[in-house]
Amino acid sequence: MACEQETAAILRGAGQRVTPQRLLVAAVLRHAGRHLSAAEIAREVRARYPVVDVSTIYRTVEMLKGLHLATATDMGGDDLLFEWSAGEAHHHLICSRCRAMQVLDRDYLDGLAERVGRDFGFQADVHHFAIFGVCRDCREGAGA
Amino acid sequence: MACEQETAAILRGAGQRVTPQRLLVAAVLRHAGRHLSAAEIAREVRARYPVVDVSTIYRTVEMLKGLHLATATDMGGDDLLFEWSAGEAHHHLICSRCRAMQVLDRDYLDGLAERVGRDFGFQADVHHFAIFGVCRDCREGAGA
DNA sequence: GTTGGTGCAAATGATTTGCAAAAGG
DNA sequence: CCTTTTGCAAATCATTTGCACCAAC
Repeated sequence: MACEQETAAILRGAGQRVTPQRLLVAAVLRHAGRHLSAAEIAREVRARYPVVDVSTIYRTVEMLKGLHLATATDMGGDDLLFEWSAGEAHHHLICSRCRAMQVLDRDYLDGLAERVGRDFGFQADVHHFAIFGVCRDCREGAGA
Repeated sequence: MACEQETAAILRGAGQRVTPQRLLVAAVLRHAGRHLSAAEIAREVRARYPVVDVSTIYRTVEMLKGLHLATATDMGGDDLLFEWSAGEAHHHLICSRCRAMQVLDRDYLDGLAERVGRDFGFQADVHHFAIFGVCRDCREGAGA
């Protein structure tokens, strides 16, 4: 509710129109607290608003991305996953074997960004990284 | 030629059959010295071997990946890009605006991998990273 | 009123898959 | 021979797009 007001204000301020679909997509992402696929967002949104097409989800998320309100990440699955991007930047360690995922604090990559910026003038977007590998459990469990 | 012998030996050692298609895909990747899409690999291979289907390319690259001879990376384009993975690990800085790409030395990420391994027991695969952002030229050229 | 957003349905396009024929060991 | 690989063609499936209609402003 308060959230919706805030989202509306941001959209309006960016010269974007405020529609119920957009507010709902934003609200769903904001309160999910996790990564959602386009299909999942659609399901959640439809629970509160009858007919919303997936294409609208994609178009809306694309716009939210432009406003830096959402991020899209390939987490190794079949589809892109979207997430509300307010709050602290963070990263993910994703196990290639068991798919387990754990959050990695932003400071693990801040140094890299600084160094790359200093050395190459490259402004790295290290807001949301997916790092693949093998987790502790899988390493201890399986042989290798 | 010498390369083909070596590739054949590796395949055989892994219990994989040696076929001209596989040797060619490996050779193309090895000598490309850059990232290739499945379609590009197909084109190169067909230049030397008449009829090779894209599905064979995909199946072969998948197998090479399993043997750690090739890597697949999403570089932000429409399709996956494959690369021969022998030689020094390296990473890429990819400009989201102009698509320019520059190589980043492996040591930029080695520290991260060590730290993650120490702190979480997570064996990060930082063999081939794609870091997106804005390059110096685009930052100086355009306003932001 | 204008402009931009939405739903629908159809297109896109890379990757995958079933299967019979062909090749590897 | 027996098994794996291949080419072909068809299927998948997430994402995109054209378009007529409707909603913001």
